[in-house]
Amino acid sequence: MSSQERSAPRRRNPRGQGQVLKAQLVDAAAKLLSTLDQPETLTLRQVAREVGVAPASIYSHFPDLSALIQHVLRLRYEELARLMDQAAQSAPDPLVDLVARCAAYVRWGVGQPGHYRTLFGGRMPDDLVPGSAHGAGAELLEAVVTSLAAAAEGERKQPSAEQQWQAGLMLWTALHGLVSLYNDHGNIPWPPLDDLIADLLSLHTARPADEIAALLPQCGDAPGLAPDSI
Amino acid sequence: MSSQERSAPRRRNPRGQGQVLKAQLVDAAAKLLSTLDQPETLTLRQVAREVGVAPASIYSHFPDLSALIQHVLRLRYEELARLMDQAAQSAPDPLVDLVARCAAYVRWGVGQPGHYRTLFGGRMPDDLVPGSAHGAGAELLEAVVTSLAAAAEGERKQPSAEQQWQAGLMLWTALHGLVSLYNDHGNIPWPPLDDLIADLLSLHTARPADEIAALLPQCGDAPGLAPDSI
DNA sequence: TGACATAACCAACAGTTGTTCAGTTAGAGG
DNA sequence: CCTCTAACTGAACAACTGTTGGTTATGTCA
Repeated sequence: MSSQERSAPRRRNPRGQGQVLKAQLVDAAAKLLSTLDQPETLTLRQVAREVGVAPASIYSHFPDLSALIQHVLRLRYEELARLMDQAAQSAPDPLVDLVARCAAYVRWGVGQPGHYRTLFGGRMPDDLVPGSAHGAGAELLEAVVTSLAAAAEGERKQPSAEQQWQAGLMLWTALHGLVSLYNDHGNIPWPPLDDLIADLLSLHTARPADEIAALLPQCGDAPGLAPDSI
Repeated sequence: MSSQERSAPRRRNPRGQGQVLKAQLVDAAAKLLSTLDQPETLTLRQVAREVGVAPASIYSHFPDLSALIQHVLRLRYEELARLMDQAAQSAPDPLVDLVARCAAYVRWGVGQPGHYRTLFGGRMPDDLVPGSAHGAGAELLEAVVTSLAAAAEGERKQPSAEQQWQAGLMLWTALHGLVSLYNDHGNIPWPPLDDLIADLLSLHTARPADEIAALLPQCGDAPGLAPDSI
């Protein structure tokens, strides 16, 4: 079924509008990356088939397949970062900020398993992952670290910078492990996701779980993709 | 360099010893799986080249490539399970049992990044991962759950079965996230692994970190692979 | 020594992939 | 109308994949 030939031979774009094919290619690649079980088996010809275009036409817009994939990944990465910032921007205090940020992370990852796996699940060829040069999601990690540190302000014992770093790191690993396993092993009986998020943050902030749960934004709050963008 | 032709045409095995090639194939596949960045790109011909044998010769020992990979994964999985059991078998109390078990898990995963990613990275086709049918490491998970529950015995509040399950699940996700990110993002400044393990278990058992750290078995304790098995 | 089953090979198949390059089409500007 | 060029195509390339059928070498046993 995936090898179906295109029925409509796809009208060529008008003169100045060569960019619309580029956008279509990006969308198709994103869709395929989110669909495929193994992201790195994405194929140039799959993208071409999806759009209904000759494989060679891609080379007018991207130097090669790596560039196309890298472009898609950069977009997804920026989308996640933007979502997390948006979720936290109106937080009245650091704890709410932290909760909103982490909830956005987990929900994005669970909502887009293919994209999450592509970005954070294992190593893509080094030059493909955006931010890999500066640490593969370093901005996200640092945001979590500072947010957690701010939320832990006012504890009776001031942690050192190393302790703050380690605490943030462990929070991120916990979030990542939750998303990864939740996505990849749907057959084991998972509790409701919000319970897990609340429990996880409760552990890492030393606050009671119900206090965290009360701070969790509603599911509909997170601004997602525009439905027509894919 | 990986495409080097074999120089010695490989002496054929004597009469009853057809099984030694099978073992060599398994070893070669294991080595390649642990080496490759993307496990699912393992190729029948790569294995054949590694051993120095014609691609067709593999079909005398395995019905197809999937069977070979599945066999290797099953061996690795059983190895991990055995290591965890061995590590915990002489534990005087449940907390030591839990610590030893988790430490063995993390150390095995960190010591064998390729194998860990292959087993738990969630990118292999479903039928390849052993235990996927009954929950992808369900035995390991259940061992952790019961171990954690036993270690939490004597707390002032007895948790329900659901709470025990959720707590074990979260511990496993944390362990998995730690191993995954530690393996895949070596460029970010990680604290010593034992500190992370102790801190993680401290969080999940509500015990002070130094108490946990004192229970951590020495690194040399874990019986690893025989050096010549690969 | 001869027969025979085992162990492994050789060559080929049909399919896939990324990439290149010489073309073709079509629409906008003169 | 003509021309030019952006937009795209078709065909081919070399390399790679899993898999197969037929073939050869080799050790063992009678």
